Amino acid sequence: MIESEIRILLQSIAIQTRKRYANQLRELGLHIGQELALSHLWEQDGITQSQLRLKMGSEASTVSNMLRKLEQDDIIYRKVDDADHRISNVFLTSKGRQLEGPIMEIWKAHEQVLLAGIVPEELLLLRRILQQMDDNLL
Amino acid sequence: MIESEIRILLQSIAIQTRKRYANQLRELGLHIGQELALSHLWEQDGITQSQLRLKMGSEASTVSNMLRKLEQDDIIYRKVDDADHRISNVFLTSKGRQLEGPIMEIWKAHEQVLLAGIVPEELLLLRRILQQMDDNLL
DNA sequence: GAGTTTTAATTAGCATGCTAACTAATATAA
DNA sequence: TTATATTAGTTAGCATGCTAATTAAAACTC
Repeated sequence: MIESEIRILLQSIAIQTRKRYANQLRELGLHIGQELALSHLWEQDGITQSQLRLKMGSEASTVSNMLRKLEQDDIIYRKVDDADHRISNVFLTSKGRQLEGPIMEIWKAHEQVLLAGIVPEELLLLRRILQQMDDNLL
Repeated sequence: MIESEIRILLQSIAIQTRKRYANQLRELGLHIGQELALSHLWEQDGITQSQLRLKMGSEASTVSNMLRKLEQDDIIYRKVDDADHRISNVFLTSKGRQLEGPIMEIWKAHEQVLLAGIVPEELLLLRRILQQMDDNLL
């Protein structure tokens, strides 16, 4: 069944990708998953934990724990909102901002490895199909 | 950049897929990742832990811990090799064998959701491209 | 205004998954 | 044969990521 083969290939790609990321992020002193949180903070610094959790597609507790580690490592800091004391806003430290370049390098290098030998027309079609699949899962 | 968009879409699909699996596997009393181990055991019951670890693409410790849980839950059991006492062979219990149907159902249902609206010619091309990507990561 | 509900975030507990360090058994080499 | 190296698997320690239960603050409802 071609559908099963596609499912299995996607799974394999996800596992391999995760491993490569983990190895490369370790050299930056980061753990897998943290780069996703950071990417949203580069996009929008000072976001709330709730907004971050929605963007990451993670649970509140996951974000809470991850931010605690990132805070310990001086990569982010949190500031309780003056008007609403339930809310924490998350900010990058300078150390956190400096990680943007290296992480983007990891992503770029990964894209080049992953997509080697795939011609531009195929990339366009691939993007369209993946977009459809992503929409299907919502 | 189309390459980045593809990377991000793949990441999103992987995260959503993982979540869906996790929710459905929980109803079977399983944790995410365990279904991968079981799938290799359906394929070849009595495999060694080392062989299983290679098929899964995981570390020895990961497999060791996972099998301990699966053994506690009476889904698999292990038998030390008579000739080489370092080696453990892994076997499915009847409970483990009975999980094959339900897990395949989960996969099939997932394939239908994931690939809805994608025509057969696109599936063929998609498989070819994913195969290329998977090879690229080895 | 007092009581209830909702929202934001944390904590506890668990399993995956990793690395590093270890034990035990087998294989190899001197 | 004895010493060394390799192989198989386990354990400890850590972070992600989840659910369930909890705390605290704000928003509603009567």
